[in-house]
Amino acid sequence: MMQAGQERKLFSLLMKAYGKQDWWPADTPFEVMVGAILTQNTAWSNVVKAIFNLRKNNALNPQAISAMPQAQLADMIKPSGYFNIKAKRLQSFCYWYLQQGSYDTLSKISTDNLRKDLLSVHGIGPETADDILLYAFDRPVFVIDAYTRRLFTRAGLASGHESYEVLRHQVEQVMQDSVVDLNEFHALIVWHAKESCRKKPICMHCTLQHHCNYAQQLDGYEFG
DNA sequence: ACCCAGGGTCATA
DNA sequence: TATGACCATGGG
Repeated sequence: MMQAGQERKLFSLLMKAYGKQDWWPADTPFEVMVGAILTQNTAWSNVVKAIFNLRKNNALNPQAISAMPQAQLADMIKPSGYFNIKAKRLQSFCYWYLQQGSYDTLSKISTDNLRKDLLSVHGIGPETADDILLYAFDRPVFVIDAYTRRLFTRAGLASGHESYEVLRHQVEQVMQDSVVDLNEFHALIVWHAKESCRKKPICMHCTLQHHCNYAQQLDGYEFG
């Protein structure tokens, strides 16, 4: 039987193991937004190359991205994969962003409404919206990704069939809507997954084909 | 040569 | 509601 607030134990365990992560790796809020779209189902190392190309071409701003021919934008972000789709998504997002006014304008919108607005943009789904809300606007939301589902399921914090919203609210409540904690928690989960991945299909609980040995130790230590 | 990465949309049942 | 196809580069 799972106890209430086990998420906090996992959080402190991860924090003890790895320390603060200081996410998101970006210089500006807008760079966070671009990175959130480009990293959809894509390794971050590839996103870095795409962002480098944008910066090199003075195109790391909403004006340049929305004004550029889509084919040219696609060529710049090619290393991040899905470049045709992501070029469309980036431009859709930048049209919306410029139409809203500015960062300051958006920062005055309530979190719930800003989330709805983001989700109305073509190519922005729940996870991308929450990345932007948490890491570009410092809003108290939690990001649910494949790593989180896998770890939570393995650690007994989730059944694996919860909807995105249910899981998100569950963590937000436990963490008492603390922006800094929600920020670190998601960052730690991602780091943990990358750091500990050993690509051996051993774990019975793992829904993917690879397995996280260190996670098993960590889970066993606290939850097993 | 295969697996999969810090997902989302769209069509189908 | 819930699957499946599709998008595409690059590292392990």
